[in-house]
Amino acid sequence: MVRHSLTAQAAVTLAPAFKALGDPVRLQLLSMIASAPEGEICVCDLTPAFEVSAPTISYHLRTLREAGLVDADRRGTWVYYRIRPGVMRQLATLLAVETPA
Amino acid sequence: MVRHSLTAQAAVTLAPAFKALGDPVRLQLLSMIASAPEGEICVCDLTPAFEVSAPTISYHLRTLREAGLVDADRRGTWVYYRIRPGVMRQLATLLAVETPA
DNA sequence: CGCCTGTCTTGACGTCTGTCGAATCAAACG
DNA sequence: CGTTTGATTCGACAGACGTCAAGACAGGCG
Repeated sequence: MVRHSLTAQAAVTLAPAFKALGDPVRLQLLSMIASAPEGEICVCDLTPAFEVSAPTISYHLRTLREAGLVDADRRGTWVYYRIRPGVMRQLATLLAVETPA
Repeated sequence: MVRHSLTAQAAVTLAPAFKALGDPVRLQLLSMIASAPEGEICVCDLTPAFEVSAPTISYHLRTLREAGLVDADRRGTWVYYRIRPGVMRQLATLLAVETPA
C-alpha cells in the first residue's frame, strides 16, 4: 500500500482550508452550521452564542466562506449559512490517509 | 441521527491542531513524515525539499510538535520525526462527522 | 582536545490576524 | 419616505506569524 506525499501545489491549495479551521470561534461556528437541524442556520442564531461582537462573527463567517467551507444567502432580513461539503470531505480524506493505522 | 455541535472548550482544544496544518510548508512536512517508508524521516531529508531556510523548517517542525501532531528524537547527529496518530485521528473523525452525507 | 556538520534558538523584521467601535448597506414596517 | 433591525464593511490597533541571518548546542571525528 503506497502512501505518497502531497505535492507542494496540493499543499498550497489545501492549507488555507485548514487555516480557516484553525480558530476556535470559526471551528465552533462551522460545527453549529453543520449540525443545524434544517441544514442551515441564521446568523442571528449564531451571534448570541459567542462572547465576541457581531462584526467579529461576520468576519469569521466571511473567512469560512472564502475558504470554501460554507455558503450563505440572504432571504429577506436574515442571512442563512450552510455547509459546503466538497472541501471538507477532501480534508477529512487527507487526514485519514496521512494517519497511520 | 443526532449531530451535536462542539462545545466552546472542545473548539479551543482542537483549533490549534488545525491551525498547525494551516501552512503549506507544514502541511507538506507532515505529509512527508506520514509517508516515510520506515515510519520516520530525518530532518536532513526534509530540509532540501523546500525553498526556505533550515531555521524556518526547524520552526515549522517545532510548531507541528507543539500541536501534538508529530514527535521527534535525536539519534546521534540526526533528528528523526514521526507521526503521532492520536490528534490526527480526532481531526479526521471530527471533519467526517461535520460533513453532511 | 579542536574542528566540522547537522540542528535548534535568538533577535529582528515586515506582514497578516482577530478584535472592536463607528459607519454603511438591505430589507421590512410604520 | 424615515426609522428600526439585522448583517456587513471600514479604520484602527495590539498581538501573533513566517522568514532570515547570526549565533549557540550537540555529536562525531581527526
